[in-house]
Amino acid sequence: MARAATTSDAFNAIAEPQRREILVLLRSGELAVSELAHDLGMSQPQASKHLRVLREVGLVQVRGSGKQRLYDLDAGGLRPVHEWLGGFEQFWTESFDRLDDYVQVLKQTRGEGLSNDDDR
Amino acid sequence: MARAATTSDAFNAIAEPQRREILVLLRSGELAVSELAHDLGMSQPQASKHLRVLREVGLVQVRGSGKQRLYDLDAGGLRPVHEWLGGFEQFWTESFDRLDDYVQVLKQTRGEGLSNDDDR
DNA sequence: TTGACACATTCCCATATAGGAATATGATCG
DNA sequence: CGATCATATTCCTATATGGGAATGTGTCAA
Repeated sequence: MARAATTSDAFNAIAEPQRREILVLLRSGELAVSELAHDLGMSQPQASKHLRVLREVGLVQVRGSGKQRLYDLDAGGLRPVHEWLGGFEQFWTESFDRLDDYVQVLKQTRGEGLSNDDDR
Repeated sequence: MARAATTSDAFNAIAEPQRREILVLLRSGELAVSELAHDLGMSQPQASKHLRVLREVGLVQVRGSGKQRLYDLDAGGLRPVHEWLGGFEQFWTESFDRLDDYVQVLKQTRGEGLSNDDDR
């Protein structure tokens, strides 16, 4: 089997750098396809393709406005991804925590009993 | 061009469900390849392949222990991904914020001047 | 050394791209 | 209706899978 389809879920959809850039741009508000394509320096068909993927996983919404199609961010689908990653947060703050613990231990030891050589 | 390689970055590496499961399992501590393969119901070669990808993007570390190879989580590489997603956090809390604002407005209006019909 | 065990890699296949070019579809205007 | 602008889709190609099967590599014990 090949890799899972990009349209399968948000994890796959945001694996593509250009799609991430699209999402970032849309944080400022609705944008038409040609505006996105221009801002990101990609062709119009490519922009449409990426937007289709984002639409299929529910990360953007479309709205017709005359000849244009305005895409709007619908970031709710990113929440589960963010939360999944949050489950690992302790692992990158861990080293600091350990350092803190060590500092605490030092403090306690210092104020404890025999206060002979406190440095070295 | 084809899709970006799964080994290109953490975004691509975690696009694969089985690799995400591996990372979750490793939160509990080091595990050997065969243990991972068994726990996730996948073949040993598949486990090795996924672990290789995770190793190449720096999400796990290996350590030889006799005939076994113990894989350990190195979640630091997930931090940038988590932070990127954090940039969208406002968009899924937004609706609640708006609701709060609305409630504030109601409260102010109520306590303001003419206190005629306060409900409807 | 030989055998056994734990992993890693290679080979092969079906599938899914991302990108460029060309074309189709939709909406608006005269 | 016909022309035009804005998008969407299709066709094509090169590439990168993920999975199964087979095989290579490394380590340890007898």
